[in-house]
Amino acid sequence: MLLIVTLRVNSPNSELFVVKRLMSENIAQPPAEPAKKAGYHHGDLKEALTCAAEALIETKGPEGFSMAECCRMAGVSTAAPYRHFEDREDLVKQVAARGFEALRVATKTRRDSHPPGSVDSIVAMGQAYVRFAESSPAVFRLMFAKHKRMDEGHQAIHETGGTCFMVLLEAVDAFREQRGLSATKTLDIALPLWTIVHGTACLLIDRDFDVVAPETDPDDLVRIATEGFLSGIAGVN
Amino acid sequence: MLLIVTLRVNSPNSELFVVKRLMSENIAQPPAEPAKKAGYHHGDLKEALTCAAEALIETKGPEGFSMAECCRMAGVSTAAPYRHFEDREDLVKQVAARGFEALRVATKTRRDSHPPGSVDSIVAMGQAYVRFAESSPAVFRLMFAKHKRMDEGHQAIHETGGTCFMVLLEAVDAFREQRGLSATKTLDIALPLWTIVHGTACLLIDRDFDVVAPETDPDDLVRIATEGFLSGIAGVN
DNA sequence: TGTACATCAGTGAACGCGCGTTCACTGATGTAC
DNA sequence: TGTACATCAGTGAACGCGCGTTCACTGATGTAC
Repeated sequence: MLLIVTLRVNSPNSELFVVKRLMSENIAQPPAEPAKKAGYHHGDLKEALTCAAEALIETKGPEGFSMAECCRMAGVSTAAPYRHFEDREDLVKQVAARGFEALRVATKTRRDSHPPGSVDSIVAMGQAYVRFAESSPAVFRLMFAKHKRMDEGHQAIHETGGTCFMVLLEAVDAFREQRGLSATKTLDIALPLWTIVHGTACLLIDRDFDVVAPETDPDDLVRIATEGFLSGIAGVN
Repeated sequence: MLLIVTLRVNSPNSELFVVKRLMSENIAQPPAEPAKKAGYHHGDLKEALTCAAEALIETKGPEGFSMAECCRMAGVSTAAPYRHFEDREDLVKQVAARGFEALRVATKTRRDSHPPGSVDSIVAMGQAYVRFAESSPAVFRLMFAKHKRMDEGHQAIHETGGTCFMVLLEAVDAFREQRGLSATKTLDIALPLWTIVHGTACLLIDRDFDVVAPETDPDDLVRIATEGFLSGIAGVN
């Protein structure tokens, strides 16, 4: 509790961060000693910096985000992050990896709220993908952007991204098996579906529909495109 | 001729730029006085800076591009661009607008190499879209990215982008009319097609296929997705 | 054709800025005995 | 339980850097007469 008050005093912009931190504390780990004294040590600076980075990236964009501002937000000196992260890139990758995990959970949850292999389950999964992009556009961009350095951190992102793709593959396999389609077709179905939702997400968050079709409803678009494609695959080919 | 030599001397990195400049001179305007003396005035600095910016953006990415480096490349002082562009953003927008014009020409050309209204014409158009992205990934990103400032320059990009979308709309209308589909469906066909090619383009240039499906051939993917969707639309609904 | 002059398109030096990262340091914490 | 000490996780000052933009300026060009 005292910790939170300290943060507020140190940086007036940190309210969102505090809320996020509280949320992730609730989910992740219940504090071992709840009545901890505020002081020299932060407690969980790595977590705090990651949350601050996430919020900042969402505000300023993946490139506009700066280490310095992140420190200001967390109320620590500019040297502090280097106890927890190799460099700026390392911190950014942490945010990206978290994004993939959130995307995986969101798509899986929506998918599983419909019968396995149903068109509805695939549509719902796609809509969840687009909604995630809509709610965290900058993090979404970051996740799928090409990263500069190739290291373990990057590998970690790849793995998290891979498990995300598994959610789609499972759904497609169920769909395919129910209709007696060859297993070799899995990617021929999964990749087009991915392009539909990824394209919708990108065009939506970059506000490109506004120019040529401002009335576009992303949920409708995903439904029309997905149903159209799946009926083309299942019915004709 | 002397002009080109001067540029080479001033900035050793400028070879690509010189090539591009020669190309666009050939296309755009034949020089009024071919044997012009090299000297204090550049001749067509606006054109030169735009080409330099294009090349730099492709090398460093839309955010890594800097005014200073652009000037170095064109062999002028850092103050010179401000005779031709309001600011950095203005120059970047010029590059984006050119990109849309190039994309419009590329997609229209490929579309018109097949019978109007045919599935092949729509597939070819989509493949041209993706190939453009592949050949100019950073400019492609820039074109569809959200821009910060809203002004006449931004309006110009919107208009060029709009004429790009017309290429697709015309193709879809021809397809639709040939099959007796209602005109109200135009957007319901065009937008899904757009998401397919835009999604493919984004995932391709961000190297996201590499992680989960490294064998992906973008031309095949566009064909499978487009044909699947169109047969779903035309055959079943 | 020659000249005076306005305008145009450059120069180069300087500005303030915020950045990422490093450094030697120091206070707080955990642990062995 | 108390103490000595190693380790951890911060501080804050400083670094060099490249950036976008502005300024007063000047050489080159075009034009009116």
